[in-house]
Amino acid sequence: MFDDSWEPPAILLAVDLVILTLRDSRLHVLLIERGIEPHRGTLALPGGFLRDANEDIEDAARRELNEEAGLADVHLEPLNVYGEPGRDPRGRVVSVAYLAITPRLPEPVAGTDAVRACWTSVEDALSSDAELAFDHRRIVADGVERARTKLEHTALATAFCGETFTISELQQVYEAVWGIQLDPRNFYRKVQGARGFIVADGPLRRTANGRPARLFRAGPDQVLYPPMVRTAHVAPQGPNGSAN
Amino acid sequence: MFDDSWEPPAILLAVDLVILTLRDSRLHVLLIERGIEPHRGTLALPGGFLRDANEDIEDAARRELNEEAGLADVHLEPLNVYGEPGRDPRGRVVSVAYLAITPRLPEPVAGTDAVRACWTSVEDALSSDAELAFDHRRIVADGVERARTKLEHTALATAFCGETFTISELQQVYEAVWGIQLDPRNFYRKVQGARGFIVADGPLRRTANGRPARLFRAGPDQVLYPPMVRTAHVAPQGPNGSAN
DNA sequence: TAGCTTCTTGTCAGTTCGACAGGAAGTGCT
DNA sequence: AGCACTTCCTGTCGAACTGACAAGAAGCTA
Repeated sequence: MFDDSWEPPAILLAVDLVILTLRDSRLHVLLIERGIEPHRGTLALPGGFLRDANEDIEDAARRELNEEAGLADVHLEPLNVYGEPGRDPRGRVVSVAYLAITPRLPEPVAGTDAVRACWTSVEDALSSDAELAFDHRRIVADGVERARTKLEHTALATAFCGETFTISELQQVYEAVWGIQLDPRNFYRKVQGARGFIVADGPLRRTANGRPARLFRAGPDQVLYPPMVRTAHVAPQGPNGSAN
Repeated sequence: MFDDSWEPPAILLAVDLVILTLRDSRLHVLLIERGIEPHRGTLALPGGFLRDANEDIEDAARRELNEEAGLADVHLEPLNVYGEPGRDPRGRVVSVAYLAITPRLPEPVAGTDAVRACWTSVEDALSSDAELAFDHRRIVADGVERARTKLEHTALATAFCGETFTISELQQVYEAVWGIQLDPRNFYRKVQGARGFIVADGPLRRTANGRPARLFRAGPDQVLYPPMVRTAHVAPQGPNGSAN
């Protein structure tokens, strides 16, 4: 495999976080303004290096989640690895990106360590005039794409909601992440028909305007059957190429 | 983020390959018998360290694919990262696992560098009495699970076939990976109904026994619509808990 | 009580799905 | 050739599901 004199190269390991949430019925990602030099002043994903050689990678991700965003107990899953040789001027940095999903939060993220943390709509973050540090633009795009497809066949949507939620709140998640509009009546049927997706949570109620809605909580199953198929069902506005 | 005197820890980066193929109508994974010390003599996934600090991770994966399995031009996609602190006695080794899919090959893999490379049925590799080095058992399980779910909504199945294939060959892929049996007539309808999945490749023919089959090749689309939903449709043998 | 809002239950026609029958097109044997 | 056998492929039928839409239920405000 390799001769005895050869030593494998050492690299630096970082974690980056794509933290998604819903604000104002639109999908947002948390970005911070970098306070240190490579790309100082530009927007980037929260993240950082492994603290020491014994820290577990997912633990590091949760630590950064807490330090930089003040978050705990959120859905967290590995997204991908980004290790292209030239991506970081400090050396060979390999970054493990995680996807985190959180319910809508009280406000602009408290207790953060970073210079400035702000929720940015995904649309803005990915628009061509926004500048993101390193290859973070691609990481954001990958994270959003992951969320989009996982919504179809897993119960990931519930991670965007609080512990209990109404069906129309859940519908807003699908509409925001997919960028389309759905019929509330058919959505009801579908969501309730997927076994183990959501379970009723007491006949409680809520909201202030119309008829009170029933509350649900996440069900036991993660994989949805039948899946929530996303038919090209474009919103009221103009043509919107149903690209692959 | 961190004070100036602090230095991020260096780690060793490896790649591991879960190479799947179909042999004898069953899903197989390529394992090698380790020739060097940590876990010498036990079965493990092909893989190795990054060659130098400038090698791209995916390039390293393709290099190992070639060196250890004699393969090139196969489907290759990132699977996950495995970096738990105690997983390798040599130090802090973080391994990037890739999932590779290849059509059935001429024979037991030629030109390999490893002591012994052998195709093992996934069933055997994951059975409790098989011993795999490091955390490779879990990596194999993750790879198989990834293949199973990607078969549902992507054209991944075509990666198991040669450049051209018949519909029943494609069906065998689904049956082997999912471990269930499907009705050929309904499978036809479904596969042909998924736009962009497969396209006819001349009215050619093949096989030696029954009526010649039409040949197809992979179509332009990777995402399947409608998806190939996997209904619990158990094979002729006994009860088989439809677990999640 | 009327009017507004939002939630929830239905209905209906078109489509898809799973189970199954039967014809089409090769090979090999007598 | 004729027949048995194999595999491929096209159809059919009732059940289940889907998307479009109507109408009732249940709260608030005026």
